Amino acid sequence: MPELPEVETVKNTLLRQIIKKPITHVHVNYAPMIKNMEADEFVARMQNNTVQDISRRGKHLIFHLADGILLSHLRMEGKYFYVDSDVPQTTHTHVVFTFEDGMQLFYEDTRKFGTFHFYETEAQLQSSKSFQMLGVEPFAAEFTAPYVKEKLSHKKKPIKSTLLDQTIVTGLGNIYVDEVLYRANVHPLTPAGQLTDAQIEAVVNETKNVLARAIELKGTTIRTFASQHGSGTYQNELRVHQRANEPCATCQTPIQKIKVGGRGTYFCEVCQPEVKE
DNA sequence: CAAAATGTTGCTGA
DNA sequence: ATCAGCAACATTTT
Repeated sequence: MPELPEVETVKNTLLRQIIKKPITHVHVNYAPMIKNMEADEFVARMQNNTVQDISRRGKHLIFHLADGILLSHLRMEGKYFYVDSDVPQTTHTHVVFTFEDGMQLFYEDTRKFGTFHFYETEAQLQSSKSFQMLGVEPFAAEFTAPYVKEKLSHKKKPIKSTLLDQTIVTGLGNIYVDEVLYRANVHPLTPAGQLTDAQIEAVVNETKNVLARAIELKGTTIRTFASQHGSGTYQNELRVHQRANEPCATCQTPIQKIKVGGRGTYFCEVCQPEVKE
């Protein structure tokens, strides 16, 4: 489920479901998922606590508790399900939060890549390893062409890999980065430092456009069953992702699939021409 | 059966 | 030191 629009959608759904409801019990079925403490300490910290607010930073979900902060990353397949007390767990239910009224919040994750961190303070969260390297939020005022230009200068790795690494702007993943580069007419293999000013401007604008539209549609649902969270409809507006051999919406040329930084990458060789020195 | 799948991270060698 | 490339994490699906 998880690029920025899906995480934003999950956040909005959970805000309606679990805010200010006392957590009476917590079960961790897969301990390695708790990254910065033992599972039983995590349980102790979470039990008899309450989620006061939920925010998002990049693809991270931040649960602001009455006492402490819970950081949750869905990675590839993490999902939350808020269910009645009689709903049974599945083989992929790894963490269970039970509320005072018996309702339960299941964290499910078939590949078990998701992570949980508990922090006592906002300062600890901000100084955490994975938080420090994060670039700006795509909807923040600081996300401008001059900022991106400065960050890209002298970088030699492909623009696609650069946008995926979260250090310049946070929230793009493998689907949306392909869609952004297509709309910005930038070849995914272009060395990051070689984008023209106009291309940088286009990447910044299309990042905002694509992510805003995807949030509006509550994210993209592909390859998974409809779930109560993040079952959005942006898949209907994808122009290149998973459309190998289908005609480009602009020029009818068949969409290409290549590999960039180990990730499946879709683009139109005509609309996104390769740069030459 | 091998490869790939909405992601990050830690290691390795330049 | 910095950076780029790649295996690793674990499971299901094509």
